[in-house]
Amino acid sequence: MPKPANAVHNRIALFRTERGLTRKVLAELVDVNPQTIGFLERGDYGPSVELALKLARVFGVPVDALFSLEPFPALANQLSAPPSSESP
Amino acid sequence: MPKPANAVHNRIALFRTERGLTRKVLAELVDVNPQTIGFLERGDYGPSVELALKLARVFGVPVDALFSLEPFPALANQLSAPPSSESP
DNA sequence: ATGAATCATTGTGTAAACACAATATTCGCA
DNA sequence: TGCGAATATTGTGTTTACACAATGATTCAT
Repeated sequence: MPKPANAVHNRIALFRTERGLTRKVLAELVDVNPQTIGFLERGDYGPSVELALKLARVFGVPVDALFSLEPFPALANQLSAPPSSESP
Repeated sequence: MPKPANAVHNRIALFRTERGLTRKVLAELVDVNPQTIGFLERGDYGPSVELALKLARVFGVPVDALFSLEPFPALANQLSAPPSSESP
């Protein structure tokens, strides 16, 4: 069960929890076993493109938003500055 | 060697020949065997996301431009009207 | 037409992506 | 506090994505 050094990074857990989905229902949506989702989320192995495409379709995002060869930046780094009450 | 009914469609051959790459050199660029490229191009099997990401990176396109659950439209259908010498 | 490069085909082997089952463990929430 | 849902962990089995080798067919330039 060791995770391979050359693992592909993903944001499945991020998108899944954001949508309030459980692993079980996500698994049903893409037609795999629930524990397969677990394996993917913790990077124990990377999926096939087919599964990647299905997951991306469920979340309505491109595959590249879900999977990457490079680690994803913390989401704080990607958020644009929220409207502030302070004047610039 | 039969190709599965639920195969994922790809445009590897299209992009490869467009760039004038041989299977051998493409294989080297993504670090797989040359015949693996052949298997992929003729849809004998679909790749891992990792390989899909590498291929997309080589071509400089998003994964979704290379792989799809739905068959790709003929490329003629996707081209915008070329500049014509005829007046409209 | 001949030869070289590219591609196709077949076969054998291995590692990893899955399925499925069973048992922890953690985590709300009443 | 404890009960149930969600997740984690472990184990076994099958399928398939790969590697590698060898041979045949195409294509293409000379």
